[in-house]
Amino acid sequence: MSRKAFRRLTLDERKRTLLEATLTCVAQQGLKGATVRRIAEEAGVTAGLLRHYFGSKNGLITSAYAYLIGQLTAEAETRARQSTGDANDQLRHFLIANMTMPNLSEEKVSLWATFIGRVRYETDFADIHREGYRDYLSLLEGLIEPVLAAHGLPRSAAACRRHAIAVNGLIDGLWMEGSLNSGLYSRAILPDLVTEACERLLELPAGSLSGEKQPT
Amino acid sequence: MSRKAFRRLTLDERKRTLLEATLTCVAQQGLKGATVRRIAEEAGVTAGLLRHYFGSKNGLITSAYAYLIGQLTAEAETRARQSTGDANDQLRHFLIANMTMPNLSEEKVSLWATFIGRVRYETDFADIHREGYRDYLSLLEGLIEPVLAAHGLPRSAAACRRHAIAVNGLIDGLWMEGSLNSGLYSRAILPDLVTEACERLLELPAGSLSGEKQPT
DNA sequence: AGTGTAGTTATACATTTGTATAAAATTGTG
DNA sequence: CACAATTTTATACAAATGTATAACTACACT
Repeated sequence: MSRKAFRRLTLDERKRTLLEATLTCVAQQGLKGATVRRIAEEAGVTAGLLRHYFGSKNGLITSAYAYLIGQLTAEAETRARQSTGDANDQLRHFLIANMTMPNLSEEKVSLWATFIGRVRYETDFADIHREGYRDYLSLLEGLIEPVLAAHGLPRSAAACRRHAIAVNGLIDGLWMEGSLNSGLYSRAILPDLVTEACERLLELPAGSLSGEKQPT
Repeated sequence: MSRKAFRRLTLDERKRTLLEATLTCVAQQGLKGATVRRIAEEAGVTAGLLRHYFGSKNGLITSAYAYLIGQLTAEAETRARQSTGDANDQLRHFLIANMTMPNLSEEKVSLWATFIGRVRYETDFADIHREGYRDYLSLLEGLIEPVLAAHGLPRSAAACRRHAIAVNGLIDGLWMEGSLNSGLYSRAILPDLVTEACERLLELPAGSLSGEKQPT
């Protein structure tokens, strides 16, 4: 009996492989199904490697959570910045990024919820959550402020913050229910729904965000 | 060595005891910490009873999820109906019920998130989620419609539905982030924030929901 | 008070899990 | 091509977990 043949990977490659295998497993069967053995199998390695790279299973899971949050925020931020348009356009793309794939996915929301469930009683998770939320809120605030400016609306720091909190709530809630997709409505309505709702939250003229700025 | 003394309870009493012990355990350490032994200890019984009443651990966890959702919706509905005021007042109380204790609690959100994480891959959980979401949405729709009517706003079935989806998203998102309370802002701002945001979402005159209708 | 019933306890058991450690194989370097 | 470094595998092990089942006991009813 010979040993299993293997290939060495760089530290970053290997870590990413393991993190993605972890997320795959958690998404499929929750934390309960994410055993070191199953994750290792998913990654095509043996169980010992997980400890080698992440110290313990907990270390791996924690890193996977941070990895996921990073992905979600980066995707939304990238889509906003990719937009070459004005402030309205950037905010619109940010909103839509959260209401379409890849962010709007049952898998992503399941992962996110599973991890959120641990924020309360595990310090590591609480730290990652707090930091991720803070980053996301700042990002959103930074997108909202120039939109208010463009429409000549009040834009004190306090006002921007309140708006960001509300809009973030709207995004989170729609993202969640939309991703889980209870079948009560089609996901396809979400991009328009969120932009229109955001216009009203910020008291922008109708069509500022949802208008036909990008004809077919 | 004598056996442990015990008291017989009615079926409903015992079930409720076990369900609440389950939620307590899940809230404290997540599903991982909610072992049959720990739950039994929390409930002051021995492990065998759980299977006796719920068939299996999975049956118990599933029932606990349904129990939680029922609690959350019932609390909000009760607070809305308790309000003796007009339609605006009822909607306001509904909103506020979700932004104050007992619904706005880290424990409740943690439980909810933990369970939501299983909706994707477990049929039982998906069913409970879908049904709970549908009920909640109908409830909200039923509160929104008369408010729109009172203000002479369009209130087609489609419009009410869209508004309910958006407002529900807002509530869910704020409820979550507010309960987890990252320390970025005080929970105390949420009742006003949600009512004002809802006014704008529904395009009501400012103060319709948040106004000083109930002087000290 | 006696008696049956089913609510409740107590114990056993196979399986799974995370961790630890030693052995082996891959790869870059001289 | 040999050697060293360290990535990766393979095996062992104690602890914990869900389930199954038999024994006991509280309580209602006669």
